[in-house]
Amino acid sequence: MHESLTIGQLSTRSGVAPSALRYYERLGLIRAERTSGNQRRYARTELRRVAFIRISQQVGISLEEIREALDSLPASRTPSAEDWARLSAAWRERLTEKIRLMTKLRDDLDGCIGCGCLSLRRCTLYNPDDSLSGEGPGARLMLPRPAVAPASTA
Amino acid sequence: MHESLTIGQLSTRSGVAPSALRYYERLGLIRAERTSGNQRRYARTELRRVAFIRISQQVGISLEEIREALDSLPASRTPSAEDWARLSAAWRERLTEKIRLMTKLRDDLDGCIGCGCLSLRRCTLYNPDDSLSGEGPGARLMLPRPAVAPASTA
DNA sequence: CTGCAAGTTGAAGTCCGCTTCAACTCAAGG
DNA sequence: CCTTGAGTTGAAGCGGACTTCAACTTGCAG
Repeated sequence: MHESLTIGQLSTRSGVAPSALRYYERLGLIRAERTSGNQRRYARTELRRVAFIRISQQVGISLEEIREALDSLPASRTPSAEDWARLSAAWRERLTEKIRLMTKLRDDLDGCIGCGCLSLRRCTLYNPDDSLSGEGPGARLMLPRPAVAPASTA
Repeated sequence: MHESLTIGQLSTRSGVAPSALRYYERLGLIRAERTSGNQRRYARTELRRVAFIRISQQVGISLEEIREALDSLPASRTPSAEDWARLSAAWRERLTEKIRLMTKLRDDLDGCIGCGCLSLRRCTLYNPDDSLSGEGPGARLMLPRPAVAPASTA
């Protein structure tokens, strides 16, 4: 019971639904061995990957980008603490930037919407190149560069 | 040219695609008069609504919730600065909370992933009731309460 | 009055991150 | 052995936020 984990066990321990784990595997974010009967068996190190995935999602990073990051881990050996630290470092910067933008948004909210002006072009809130992107999914751009605003996906 | 705006003008001024504006209208987030020829004409006050919508989205709020908020504006008169301020105030708290959680996540990232531990249950990062929810779309819960983790949509 | 950009509609498509389903097969306790 | 719960697959569905398309109508400049 502790060489490897079944999908149910990994699910319980990570808090991620089995269906999601299979989905992650399809996308190449995690890997599993198979038993003779074709059932998945996960190495314990996959727990760390799953944790990394979930935490990264909270930073607002897409599964595709997370996959790219995970792909940069050494394939030959089990990733070390430094390997993980390296990945985390990049996220940290994005997180910091996100925090900065949200803080600015809040401050602007006080000074701008708070006063009822909210007049788009005059308003610092309405600065496209500054948008907190990567928040929602959907929406690719219709216009090449929409002139004024947060360029969708905002 | 300045009593009301065509959809193209509103789009240009707000930076929101015409298709999105029509979509917002279907959802009841904005309103438009019609010309004799059935074309939309927007009052200039709609600009403020659109701005509010886009800014709210950046705070991570769904269109449905934004609609509810906008519905609480007085229907009889043009919303005043205080009306807008009241709406913004609620958002401000959510924004502050979000900032708090992201900051915590970043700090934990330093102390936890940074060191390579990342062991889920022991880790403060893996605290479900604390998750930065409302970040992504998709994913309703499969399990009623998934035991340990960010309960999807994280 | 004509020509053409801009507007209209409903239906369908897209992307993301999963979940759900049906129809099975596997693994392990009694 | 048998039952039962856990696992397997591919295909389809969902929610959110739009975009795209086709087929057509309006509005305005020249």
